[in-house]
Amino acid sequence: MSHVTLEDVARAADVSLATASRALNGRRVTPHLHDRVLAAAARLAYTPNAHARALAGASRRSVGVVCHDVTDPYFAAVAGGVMRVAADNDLLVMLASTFRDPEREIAYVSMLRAERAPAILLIGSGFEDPRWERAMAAELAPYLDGGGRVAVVSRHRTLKVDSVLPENRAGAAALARALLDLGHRRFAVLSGPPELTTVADRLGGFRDELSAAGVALDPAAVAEAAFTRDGGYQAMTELLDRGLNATCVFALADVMAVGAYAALRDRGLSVPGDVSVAGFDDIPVVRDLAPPLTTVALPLHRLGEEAMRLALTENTGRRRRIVRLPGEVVLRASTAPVA
Amino acid sequence: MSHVTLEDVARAADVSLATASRALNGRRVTPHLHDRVLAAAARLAYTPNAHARALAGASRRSVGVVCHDVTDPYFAAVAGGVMRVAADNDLLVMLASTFRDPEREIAYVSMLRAERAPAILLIGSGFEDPRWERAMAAELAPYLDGGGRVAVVSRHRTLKVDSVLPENRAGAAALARALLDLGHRRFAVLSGPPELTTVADRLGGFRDELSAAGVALDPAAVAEAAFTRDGGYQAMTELLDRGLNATCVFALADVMAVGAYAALRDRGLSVPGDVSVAGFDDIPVVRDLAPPLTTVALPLHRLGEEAMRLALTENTGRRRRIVRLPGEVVLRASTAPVA
DNA sequence: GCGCTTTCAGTAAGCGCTTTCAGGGTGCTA
DNA sequence: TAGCACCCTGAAAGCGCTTACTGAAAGCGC
Repeated sequence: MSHVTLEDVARAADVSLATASRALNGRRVTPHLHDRVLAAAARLAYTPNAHARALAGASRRSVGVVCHDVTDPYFAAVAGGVMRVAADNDLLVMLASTFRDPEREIAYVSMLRAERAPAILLIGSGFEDPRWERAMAAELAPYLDGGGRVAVVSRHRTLKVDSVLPENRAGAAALARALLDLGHRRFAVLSGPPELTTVADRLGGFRDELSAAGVALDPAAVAEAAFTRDGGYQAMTELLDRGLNATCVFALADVMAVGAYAALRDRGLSVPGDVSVAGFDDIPVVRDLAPPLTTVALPLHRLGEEAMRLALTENTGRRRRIVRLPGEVVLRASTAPVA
Repeated sequence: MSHVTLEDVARAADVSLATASRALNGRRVTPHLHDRVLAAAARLAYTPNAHARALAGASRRSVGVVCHDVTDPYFAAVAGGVMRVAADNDLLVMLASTFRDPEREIAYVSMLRAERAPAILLIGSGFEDPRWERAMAAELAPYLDGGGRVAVVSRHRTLKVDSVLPENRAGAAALARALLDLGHRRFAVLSGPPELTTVADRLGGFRDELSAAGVALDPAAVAEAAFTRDGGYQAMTELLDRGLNATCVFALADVMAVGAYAALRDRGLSVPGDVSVAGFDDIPVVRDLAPPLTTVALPLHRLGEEAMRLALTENTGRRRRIVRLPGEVVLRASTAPVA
């Protein structure tokens, strides 16, 4: 058995295609016919073919969201915000995970473009590599020309589109200040891949604020690894192997801090007794760690909501819109004052 | 500027529409013309209109996944598995979050049906309410008739479709046995909404195994709340207020156990010193809690992978296929032997 | 060199829907 | 009762693409 089409419905209701279409879309039709069409549609379990509809010029109802990894609580939270707003607007969300592969990211945008999604959201740090950013810009340009909406979270540089930007630099600086206030002077950093703009911003903000206070960040005390829990574990272990000489470790993302906790625990070191730990993002789980993690709280849901809102409303101005959302330092038990 | 169409490409390459289409789809075409078409397409930044393509009968490339809540680590992990397999097969995934609202769930399936997605995955417990399950079955029937593929994770009863079923009942029973072996006799349970089949199965398995060992589960020691972290906090608090008289608390989901930890901490109670805690699922974060959580480990990624695989391969038999995945009890530091 | 098969480009017929346009009732006015 | 406006319904034209089907040219054997 094949699909039930509008024609089947029209025939069953004994009206023309046009009338059936109008009745189903709430256009003016005699109540009598209207009911007959709806009844026929229900009886046949009719579902309009969205492709045909889209092709014929109706508006599309599903937006595309591309993020690095749905499995990461950070993206899950942001996606949650996106979905809430999407649901309020009766939109279907197509969520894609790129696993931080720029090639796959571009492939996804291309697919979304093919689907003629009315809007595309790019969630998550862009790449410092100008080659990729340019390729992405090239992919996006014709889409924008064709009336597509694009909004990004946490991504800037090359892409000239509406953006929601967490204040990574300022947040990291504020955290540095708070940690200095606690008396810390010797720091270590658990860093992600330097080609991510988020990494560059957070590390830069932290380092600069330290410098301003006359505290130098030893390059040897910065360990790079994947921007994940396991990356955090690995980076922390590496630092420990090198002989950690810091009173406080700053993980550039909370997920890395989680890994760091595990690494520290495996060595029998206590937080914050032996070393203080701070993160960035305030993903939900960190307040349930033991000890609860000091971090820079970003309004994760709002990041997603604002991005969706940007994509939903027309940009009437000539310049791209930018929504900056500040982070707030939250001191919890994972950081202790230096004795 | 409007969209670049295949016709534009054909004109630019000075060939017919058919030839352009064939060249772009890798069908046999003289190399010379082939190159000319590809060059023209690249020059014009052409992207085929997926809707037109779908309408014209080409195969669809995006599957729909409906889950309760992307924000929940359980679903994130399962979705991760789905996405990996989807990516391997070059499929785009449309992920939707229903926030456990059955009405929204059906609306999403309807939209996916309209999109003529080649497959629909339902991730997460169904509802005991036969009204909803029947409505869902009615929505799915014509889709299946029309050649759509459906696979579900963790859902059974009414829906007669290919399924991946974690062995909730057996897992809970095995956990009960393990806890009994530790000497526990007085238990409390943090339960989710009883209308979720998952809740019914886990609770049933646990209770039955206890009974078999001659241990009764006091109905007053079962607290119901939302199947979330906050639900766990609330249920645990309620139990504590009632005067907890158990040596071990079983949270029907790890996320609830996380909330329970917080509630216990707020009362100054230690795990497992004052009370042992066990969960179910083994979401990634629980091994990083302090203390690491005893739980029934489900192969979360595999749940998603298997479901995607079921949806991707044809069911040649006459009966629905069922993949049962066992859970494994993992004893960690959150449960201690009774002195 | 003739008639056959084989190859490959082009023509055209939809896929299922929305929407413009035209036509035919109906109710009103004169 | 004739004339004019309206309001609805129905017929038909696409939306952009794939894919038979058609036809021409080229390759082959005799």
